[in-house]
Amino acid sequence: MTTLTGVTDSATAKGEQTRELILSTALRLFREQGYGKTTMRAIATEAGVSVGNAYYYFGSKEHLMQAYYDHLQAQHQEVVDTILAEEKVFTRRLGGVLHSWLEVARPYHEFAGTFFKTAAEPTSPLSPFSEQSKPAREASVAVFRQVVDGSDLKLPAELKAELPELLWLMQMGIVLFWVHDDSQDLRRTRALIDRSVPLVDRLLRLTRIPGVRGVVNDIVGLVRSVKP
Amino acid sequence: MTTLTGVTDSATAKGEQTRELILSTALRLFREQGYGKTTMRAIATEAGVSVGNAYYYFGSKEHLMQAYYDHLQAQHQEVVDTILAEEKVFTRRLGGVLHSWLEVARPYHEFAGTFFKTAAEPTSPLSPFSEQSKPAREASVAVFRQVVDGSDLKLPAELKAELPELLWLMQMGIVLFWVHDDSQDLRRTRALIDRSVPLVDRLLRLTRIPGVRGVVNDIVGLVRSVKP
DNA sequence: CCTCAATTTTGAACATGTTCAAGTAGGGGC
DNA sequence: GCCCCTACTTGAACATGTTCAAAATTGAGG
Repeated sequence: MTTLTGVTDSATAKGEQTRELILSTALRLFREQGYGKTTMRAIATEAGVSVGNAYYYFGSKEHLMQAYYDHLQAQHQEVVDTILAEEKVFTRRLGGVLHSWLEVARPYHEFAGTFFKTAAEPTSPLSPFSEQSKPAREASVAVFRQVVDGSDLKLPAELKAELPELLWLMQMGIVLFWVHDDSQDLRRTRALIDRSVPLVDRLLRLTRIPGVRGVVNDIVGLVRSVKP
Repeated sequence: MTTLTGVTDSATAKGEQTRELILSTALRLFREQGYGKTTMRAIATEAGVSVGNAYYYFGSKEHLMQAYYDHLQAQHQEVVDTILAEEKVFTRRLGGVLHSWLEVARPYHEFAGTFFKTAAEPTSPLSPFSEQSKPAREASVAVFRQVVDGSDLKLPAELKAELPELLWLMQMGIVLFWVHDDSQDLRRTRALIDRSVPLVDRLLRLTRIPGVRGVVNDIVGLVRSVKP
């Protein structure tokens, strides 16, 4: 563990280690028995620390969840980099990114509902719209900017600038669907992606039709006005 | 309180009364101090019953919330009936329905987040997608079927049949926005509605353009395949 | 090695949603 | 009038997230 400030390095090293221990224990228990059935006491015991100590590093049980989400996103980013390096066709890039998210998140599908539950609360720092999760959100949007920018897609600049945010919203919708999807092997979510992606592609091509252009501009304007 | 079965009438009358008492007390406290700060003990005490008794009528604190939601929806339905009786223009019907929902739900805006929190959980019976809330959901979709059917809108039958469900989804989106909206007097949500409604109208008119027709059919097909 | 302040750790105490075994009330059948 | 059954009511006990004052540890400076 190397940091920029050599002074605090060793000072934080111990704490950092404990933090990691608690976090990994929590994630394991979440996966093994679900979020609801995992108690803070169990996490602490299993990690060999006191309950209070867990709260020293994580303000709440939800914060442990947040940490998991960061972890998941980092993993996804890695996979995405590999995919996007090799593929230039827009639909395949988008489909690849969405499907790979499913892959990465699969082990957590069972208790993902709980994550969404907390995420939906506007006052929660975990809300994807909150100020605190802005970095995570922007990283997520950035993935879709990668998708768009490196692709063969030809679009008016205005739309192209707004598109990543729209695709992010699309993914939010897919995740919402995924959370509720209890079909075998997530077949339904996969089908949703496979049907949505070409649809998005066709929608984007429609913007060339003159009558459509105006509506698209309105949509872009609406999204833009709604953002801050 | 008159019921169809005279025999059980007086038998249930007492319980029904207690139930109402607990419910109204809970809603009042929710409004006065928010959902989170209202304890089951406080509800019970204020209603003059024991904690256990509250649980006899409502399986959980969330069920009290569910009851509130039903209440809100019934209120909205009333207002909607008035509006739709007088207005035939599609955009005004849709706008009226959406704005009146804001009006009805206003007193609960502060703690609505908590409702959404529980609603987002897929395993929760309160989830708008759950089997248990099917009646409530269908009632909600029915409102939008009213909006469409009684309007001056001219559409292909296929789209017209699917439209209420799509408008319901649109409202879900608006409610999600509303939950996170802390602007003065809900200005931002109002603006969202005022910009979205004409946009929807224009989108629907676009379906007359031949090149657009195919995409619309695909969208309808996607929505249909995703529903069950 | 000693001191001291900051960091880390502890576990008991607290708040609150929920459960449950036990009690009460009332009415129908005899 | 008594019994019994169902519906209802109770409050103490429980489970679990969270807090906090106090104790332990650490590392830098002397």
